[in-house]
Amino acid sequence: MILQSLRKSLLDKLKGFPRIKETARSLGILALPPKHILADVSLHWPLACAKVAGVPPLDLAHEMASAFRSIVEVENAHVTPPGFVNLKLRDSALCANLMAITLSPSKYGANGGGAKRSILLEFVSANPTGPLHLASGRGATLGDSLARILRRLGHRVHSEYYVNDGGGRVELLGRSLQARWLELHGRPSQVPENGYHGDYLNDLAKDLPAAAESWSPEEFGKHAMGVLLESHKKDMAGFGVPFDRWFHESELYESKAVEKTLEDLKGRGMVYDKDAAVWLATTCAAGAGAAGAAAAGSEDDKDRVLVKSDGKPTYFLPDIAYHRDKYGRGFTELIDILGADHHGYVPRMKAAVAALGHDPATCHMIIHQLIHLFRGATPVKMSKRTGEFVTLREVLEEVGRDACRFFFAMRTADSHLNFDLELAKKKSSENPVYYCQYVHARVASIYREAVKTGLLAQASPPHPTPELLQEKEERALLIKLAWFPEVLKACERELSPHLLAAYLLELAGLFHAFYEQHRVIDGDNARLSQARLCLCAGVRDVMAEGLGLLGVSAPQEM
RNA sequence: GUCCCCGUAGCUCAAUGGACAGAGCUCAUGCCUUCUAAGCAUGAAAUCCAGGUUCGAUUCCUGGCGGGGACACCA
Repeated sequence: MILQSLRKSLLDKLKGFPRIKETARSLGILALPPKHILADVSLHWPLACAKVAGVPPLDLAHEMASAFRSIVEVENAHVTPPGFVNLKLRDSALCANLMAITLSPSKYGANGGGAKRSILLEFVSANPTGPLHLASGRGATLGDSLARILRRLGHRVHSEYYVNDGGGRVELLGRSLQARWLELHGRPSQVPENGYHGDYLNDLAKDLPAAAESWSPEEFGKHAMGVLLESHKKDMAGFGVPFDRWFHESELYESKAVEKTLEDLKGRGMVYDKDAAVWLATTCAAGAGAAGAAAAGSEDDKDRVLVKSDGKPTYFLPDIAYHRDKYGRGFTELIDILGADHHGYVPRMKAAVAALGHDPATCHMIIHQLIHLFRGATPVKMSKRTGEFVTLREVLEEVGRDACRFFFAMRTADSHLNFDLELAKKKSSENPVYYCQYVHARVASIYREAVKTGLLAQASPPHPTPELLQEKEERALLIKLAWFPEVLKACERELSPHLLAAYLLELAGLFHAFYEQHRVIDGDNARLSQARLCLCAGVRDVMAEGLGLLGVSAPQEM
């Protein structure tokens, strides 16, 4: 955690600089220097602060640099025009950091003193009306990796999958299945036009018991949902994505939470009647009779129906009840991970959260963009109506969990990603996950060799002599390892695991370069060998921890 | 028509408002009698257009152009 203590020391030194502290929002940000600069940590603080301080950036840089030189971790601080301060860290500090990693890898990067957040993270939440498709894999990857990272940073994170098992879907699904079942038994029937047309219903129909003869459409629907929900659970387990709870919409009806939510909103004056329906005032210019207006910054473009004119609630009311329930359980922040087709849902739900009296800023909505599927250069058309789509399970079976998760984790949620089935199936070096895993396997191999040659007694850890690590490839690795906790914090700030994936690739590149250049096990130099084994252990541990946070395995051999 | 996302190397993607824009794949040329060549080294190759804010813009703002998606008393 060398960079954390360095940051603290740097900021302490700035106390002697009037008018800077509160003005520069960049203060505290440490950066990697560009390639042509020989330094470990780069600061652009003087550039950012020069104006408010009323001092030319270069002068300010010199002042800061001289103040920073007395910091214990800092070997040297030099100024580069137009106003950067570049720090070189002491080898002893980097080595101490390495020792800390190998001593307890699982604690490295954990947030010691920071404020703890209490977060309910909801993701995937696909309707149990069909198999999970590939896009759900993206939401699952983002959500699960984020949960793991936030937990490691010390936050309380509870993960949930919301199951839409209420509303009119059950019966529609039931009528669709019933039609398939009748067809199967030679009786003419037609799947409803707006029903579910996928082949999976044929498979379901084949397995129905004889008693289905007397089933109502709703019974068909409940049966189908039960089977499909089990398949979702199986897929998520196979993808390495556990949930703390599968929250059923039906629970909200059973506990009367839906009614209570409506009463709550009515009591707050956020609801009005129009055209025989009940509406929620989600706009600032609230409709007739609504006393309250949604909080600023959370308004929708139109009001939304909560209870239809036929007396049945829309999907929206139980959704609000669900979010109310989350807050009611004591979580102070909600994160929802949603597909791109739900972007219109964001202002609506934020307005609802505000209508319930919560700060909409505590409800984070992450929208991930669609996946475009290809077979080679040919786009794969996916249509819900015809039921033609690629399932998550299909891709998992062909590509494997590790490659699939790493591939999804590498992208920001905002990117529209192209997924080439042909390429993903190749399982060759074209997939970057192997590049990272290979590091882990290589270190494991080195350790096997070290034991075999007697350099390392099986039971005893390597004797640490890391001050011998003076080669530039070694130093680069020490620095890279020091950045791991910073990367995790960046993932928290961005609510995205993709920075971690990028970091692991960079770490892997540095290790492979080191490996080619320097032999770890040298019979003529036991002390250096021990030191390098220690470095390898640090790389192995951080790689294993990082891959673990992404839900990717770290193999002993490949 | 309104709203959301994207536009960076031949391809797939990175880059908290900072320095000479990074990877991987592809292509070219080298490197295995020594800890795994799923690797390394060297080279070729990019910010859609036009304005604006800024000491500084791939990043922020406005307007184009191009691509994808959403706009129900469906969920």
